[in-house]
Amino acid sequence: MARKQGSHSDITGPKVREAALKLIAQHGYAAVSMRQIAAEVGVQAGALYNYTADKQSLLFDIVLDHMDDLVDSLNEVDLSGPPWSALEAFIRFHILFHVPRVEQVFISYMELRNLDPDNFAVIEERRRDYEQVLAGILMAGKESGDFTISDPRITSIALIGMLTAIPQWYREGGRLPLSEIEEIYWGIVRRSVSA
Amino acid sequence: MARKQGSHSDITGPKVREAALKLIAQHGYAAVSMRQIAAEVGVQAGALYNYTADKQSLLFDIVLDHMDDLVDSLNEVDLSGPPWSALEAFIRFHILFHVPRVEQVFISYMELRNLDPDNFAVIEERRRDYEQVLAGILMAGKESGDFTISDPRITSIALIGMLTAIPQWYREGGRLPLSEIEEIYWGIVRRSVSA
DNA sequence: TTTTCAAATGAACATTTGTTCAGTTAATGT
DNA sequence: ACATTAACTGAACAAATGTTCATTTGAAAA
Repeated sequence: MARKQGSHSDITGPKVREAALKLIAQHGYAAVSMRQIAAEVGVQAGALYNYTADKQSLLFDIVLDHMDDLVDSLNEVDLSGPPWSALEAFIRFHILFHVPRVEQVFISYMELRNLDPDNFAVIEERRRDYEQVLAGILMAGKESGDFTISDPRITSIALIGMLTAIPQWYREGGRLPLSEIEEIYWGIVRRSVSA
Repeated sequence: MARKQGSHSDITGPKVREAALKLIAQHGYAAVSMRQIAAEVGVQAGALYNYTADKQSLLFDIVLDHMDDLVDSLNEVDLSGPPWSALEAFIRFHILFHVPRVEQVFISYMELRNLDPDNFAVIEERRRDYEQVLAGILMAGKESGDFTISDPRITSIALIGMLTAIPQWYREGGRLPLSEIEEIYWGIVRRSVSA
């Protein structure tokens, strides 16, 4: 049977993306089959190709959407203040953005090597841009004498690596509320660039 | 043809493990086939089963060897001193241990979900033990008043996450020598737990 | 030289893979 | 009531998967 009630493309389309997100985050891109995704949606495998060109596009779309979302959201953060307030704004934004997006974060960091070279290049560029926003803040703070930093580029990578790992262990309703986590991490970052 | 020269089991065995390490690190466990590994070794797929029970064992052995190596090596580090020297010893050890083991680190952190539940449990235990060594040092330093730390457990995870990401971007012959990286990271960690 | 046997081959197996497509279904526009 | 067509099915495809095993090879022991 087909088209049981209403026009389904508006419903099935998102469902496909959600199922792909969930299953790829859970088992990994290579370990998930199109038939598994279809089953999760409640449809036959062939129907997926009404919503994606191929399996690779499913992965690429997830990662690209995530990176675009990240960059767009960051653009709405006010980083124009002095180094200390810019750094604090960036760090708090980064944490709050990443925590509710466990699945996207997982995929965007673990499945990069399963992207076709062309697709990988696109993502890599986005990521470098994001890293350099933080590197820029650190650089400015170093030159103004506010921060104690040996190497802004490396410090940037180090801090992002630390922060991005949060959703890998944070669970809602765990020992500590998110606001507390935010404070703890901001404390670590603040001290790490203090004299 | 078989057994071209000399006894091969001593040669082919390690070769199989090396090929698996290289290829799984490069493409991921699920994306690598037994035939690819066999080709890398220079042998037919069937021959691999003289050296491994199945594909899963190949992955488990890599991760388990790595974790055992990590724990054994840590046991040879003197952490009996005061908090500051214990922390410094731990951090420097962690960096020096992980950097030359890019492939193992990659696999040990990205392929955990491809381990069978029983195998996963074994590895997870090893990892928690390791994390708690650092957490213990942080705890001691917090109680003695040496360190400024809100939450030793979270700080432990945060620092390890930061440090373990190093081999993902560090390349020999890059902009900075390893000794410099070591100093930069130690500086970050030292300040992050300072008043 | 002949025997032995570890080590590897290569074919076979049952599944599973991503993808295509002719055909079916039913909600919508007329 | 009818025609249209978006949405989906279900079968088919060649290729690839992990694994097994009877067979062959050739270096070493007798």
